Amino acid sequence: MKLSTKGRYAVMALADIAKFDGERPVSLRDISLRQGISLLYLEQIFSMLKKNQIVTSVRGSNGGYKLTKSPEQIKISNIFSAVQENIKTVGCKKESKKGCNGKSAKCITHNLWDELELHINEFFNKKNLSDLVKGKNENRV
Amino acid sequence: MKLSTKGRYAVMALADIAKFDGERPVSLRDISLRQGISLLYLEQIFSMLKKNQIVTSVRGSNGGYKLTKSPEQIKISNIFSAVQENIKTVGCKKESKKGCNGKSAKCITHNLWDELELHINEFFNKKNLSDLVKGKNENRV
DNA sequence: TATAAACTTGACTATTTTAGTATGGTATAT
DNA sequence: ATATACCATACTAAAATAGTCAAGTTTATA
Repeated sequence: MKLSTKGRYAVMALADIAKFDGERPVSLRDISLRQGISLLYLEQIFSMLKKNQIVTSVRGSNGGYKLTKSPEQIKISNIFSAVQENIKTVGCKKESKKGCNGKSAKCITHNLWDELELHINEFFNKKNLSDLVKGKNENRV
Repeated sequence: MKLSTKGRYAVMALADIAKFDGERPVSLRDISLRQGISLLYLEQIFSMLKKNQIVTSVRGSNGGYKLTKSPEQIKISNIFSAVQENIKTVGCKKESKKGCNGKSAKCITHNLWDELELHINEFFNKKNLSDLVKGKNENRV
């Protein structure tokens, strides 16, 4: 089980904006240089973030992206769902007729994975962008 | 982010043993039929579980596997580490010299992923096999 | 108004991981 | 004897990941 880069990069990039946000929007080029993420890949990610109203864009020279809300109001869970980084502990949920593993009933471990998902989602619901840029992280890149 | 089948199947199979355990060891064939998991794949998984002393094997006709400890003593985290289902939220830990993304310092989101890992591991440390076979799950396959 | 800097879109692809199969054994209870 | 188990290594199809490539459009500013 591992987190994909899409989710991680999205959070990193938005944290970067939260940190360097001012009058001017933050350009993807700057984020790319500071965070070491491919510019082209960032463009893909920000396209999704924009569609989901996490950021707004300013076009043209000296343009870039701005957060639509304050960092406190942007939860990690919001970011993850925007870039479709979702927690899938078990693959048997869609086939409602057949249940887990093609058996008629739910598998013995079903509740366990449900609980785990709940746990993780709670964690991401409690954390927001400002948690990342304040405090201990101030000396980070 | 999703759980691989290896970890899920290992837990399912062991829960199956915990449920049907008696005088005789439980055969992989039975587990395969009850849980709908490929026999050959189960063999691979059980090879790892045996190496890590989660189960012991009884060879020959009417042979099978038995848990080495009582279900209460077998934590989900033990099972996961045995089959190498590990939580990897971030890929930058190995390269201690370079830090995240090849930058000199830890990335701004590093603590977040660490916290998440801690959270998930705690969850798996608290849960054991007997949690799965007792109570609400009794009517499960 | 030229143009560089920035965003937009869609298609494409190499690599890695996953989720198993296939093959060919060895051991032992009955 | 032999069927029923376990053991080990190698192989592979399919999916996901982590991007790249190409070809634009838009707009601030010199």
